[in-house]
Amino acid sequence: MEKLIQDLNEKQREAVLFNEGPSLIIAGAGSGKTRVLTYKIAVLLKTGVLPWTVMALTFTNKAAREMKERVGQLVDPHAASRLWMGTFHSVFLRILRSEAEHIGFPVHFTIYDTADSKNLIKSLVKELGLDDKVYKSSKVLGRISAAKNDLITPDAYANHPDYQINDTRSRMSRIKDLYALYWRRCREANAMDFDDILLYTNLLFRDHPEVLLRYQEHFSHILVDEYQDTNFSQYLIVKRLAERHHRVCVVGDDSQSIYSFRGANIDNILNFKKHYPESRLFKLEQNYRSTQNIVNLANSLIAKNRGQIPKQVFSKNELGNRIQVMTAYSDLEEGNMVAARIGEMRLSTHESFNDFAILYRTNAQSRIFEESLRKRNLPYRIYGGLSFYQRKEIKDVISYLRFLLNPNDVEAFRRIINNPPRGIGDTTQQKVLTAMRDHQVGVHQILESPETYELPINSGTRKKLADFQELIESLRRQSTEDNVYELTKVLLSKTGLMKAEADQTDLEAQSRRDNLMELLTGMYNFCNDRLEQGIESVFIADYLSEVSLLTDQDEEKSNEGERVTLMTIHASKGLEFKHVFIVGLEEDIFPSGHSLDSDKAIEEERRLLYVAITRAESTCTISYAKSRFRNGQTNYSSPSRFLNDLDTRLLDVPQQIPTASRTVRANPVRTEPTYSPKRNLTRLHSSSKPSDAPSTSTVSHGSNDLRIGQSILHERFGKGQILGFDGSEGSSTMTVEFEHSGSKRLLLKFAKFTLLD
DNA sequence: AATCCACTTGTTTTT
DNA sequence: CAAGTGGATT
Repeated sequence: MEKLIQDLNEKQREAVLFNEGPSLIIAGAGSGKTRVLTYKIAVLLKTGVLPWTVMALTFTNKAAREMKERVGQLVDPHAASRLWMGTFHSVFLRILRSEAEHIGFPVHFTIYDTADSKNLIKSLVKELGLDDKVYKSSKVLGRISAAKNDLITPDAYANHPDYQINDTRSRMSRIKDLYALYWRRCREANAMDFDDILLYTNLLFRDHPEVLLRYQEHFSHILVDEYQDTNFSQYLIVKRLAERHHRVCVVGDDSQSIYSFRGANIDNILNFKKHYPESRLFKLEQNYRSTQNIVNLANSLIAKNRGQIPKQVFSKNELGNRIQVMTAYSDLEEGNMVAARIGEMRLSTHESFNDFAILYRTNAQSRIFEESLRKRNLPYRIYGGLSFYQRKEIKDVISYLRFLLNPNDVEAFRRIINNPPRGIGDTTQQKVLTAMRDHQVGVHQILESPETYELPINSGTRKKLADFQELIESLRRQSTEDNVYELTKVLLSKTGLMKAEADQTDLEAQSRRDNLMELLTGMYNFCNDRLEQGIESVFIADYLSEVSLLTDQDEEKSNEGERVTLMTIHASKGLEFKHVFIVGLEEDIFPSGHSLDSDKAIEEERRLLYVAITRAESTCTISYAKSRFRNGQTNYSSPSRFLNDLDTRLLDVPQQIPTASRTVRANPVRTEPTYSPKRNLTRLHSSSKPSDAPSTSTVSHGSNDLRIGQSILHERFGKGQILGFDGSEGSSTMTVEFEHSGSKRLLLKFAKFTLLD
């Protein structure tokens, strides 16, 4: 115990040792937050607190896993494994399953993921005869989600003037009906969405005091990580659970609250003292990660925000370099400058590529850096994009499993009923769904006896439905005997899912097959892990309840050599790199165009930049471009307002704009003013008339004349020869025969190519 | 049911 | 431009 805490500085130690009442630990960036949490848990366990009475809530599964690991190393792995440690969702899902009867759900209710929710909403919009251009599923789901995070049920929603006014103002006054219907359909399908997990936990605790009491007494200590990103629903769960013993410790940094767009409420952390008046406040202000210059730069930025918990983050590390600001003419040049810089730094320092990260505001910015790195043969890894479990082929398999376990899971049913194609089209599906609603029964009842519900179908269709039903039944029988791994192998062959992929030869089908194999491998490992814990049979339920809350973020590593990291700033939270490049510091990108009309949103963008800067240990480089190709056209961009927030004494801004090698597009927006500025102007205003009528043998393009038979080099398709021209006014095209990609028609005003002769 | 074409859209993302 | 969608076509 003594030995344990001597690894900590004084502030950390105080925070770790106080466990008698509520406490808020403000952990500045790089101040050893995770360390404090793990040591706190370790100390609790060492002082005899039973591990299963400690609840530790994190934001990602990965964070939970890592923390468990570290606690295990500090004390005893077995004890660590018995902690209630996990995300809000996984911990309370576990509780909800064991209390399912109290909220009127069967034990094996389904978790609808965002795609399921959106699909359901799409069909509801249609059902109510609403315009899907107005009632976009993502918008509607967003509203419903926000309501749920504020614990507003459909009834309350319809009666709440704020929501009604808001919906009316945005011309979506029927959201209340959609919400009510969505709620009902989820219940009928025995399904919960992500927000429901928290909402029903609150309802459970609200309506069943005896249950709440049981958990209040069970959990002696509650710890919450990343408290600045909790929402109201989460706040209230913690509040209720801690009501008896008051031993709640939350850790966070209000300067790093960046998830308000999905309901996080920074006020939870700002008002902690109000919520828990007897609470103690600890501040971890020494940053161990970054140089003084980086910390001070971040401080100068965040000082521009209002309403923060006062703190003085400082570093005793070396002063370090000043922060370099790079100005590029274009987005392409920005890519080249960053790639070149990484190449140089790597050569002079011999550091690993793993030490470099390029952080951007939006995923769309990644492409250019990808290309510039590839051009220089610098290895990189991009994070983000579709998660493994959201890929179509994977979701299909999971949907089968879901339907086997929960025969009322309508969204899973809709996914699998005609996949692979078995001749049960939209019409039949609609009939089944209608009958289901008319008779108030589950999907499976209709399938079991279509006659009973007078399905208006012919004998052919009836046969197809019966075959499907039989397939499901046989798999369902098997699912009670075999473990998921064995079951899924059978499932893949019996359903024909594997065959459907095997029949195709293209690259994408190959990758789908690989993914399916990877899924099987994952299941195999899952079963094996359980076996090692002495659990012999691993059924669908065990697997699904784990997987339904898993995301790519949790997978990590795949240590295939060292690589430069490319990711969004959001994804970089909690990570650190020796050298960080923050790119695209331009108005309308960073801050994002969607935040320009609100001070609160701008402040969140500023916090986002704060997070980005504080990822850096040794050097931090900021860049922006003066023009950028976006949404099909090139636009001028102006430097981000945040550049003015930064302490200029810490910045290294080059006097003259550097002239690194520049890639020129076929339709350059800005070239050296030495040649033909007139052309650039006409291009820019894109009102230039195509000087030739269709089907001529030459066409002017920029300053160049294109002619039939000419060789070009296209950015993507490579070398090719022009076969002819077509189209007119603003949409002239040319047909090009490429050496490797066959013949293509390219829109002249967009095509990126250079002339070869 | 599959393919093609016209058309829209274009944050951040965990669970 | 690129990805995704919805409708029409075959």
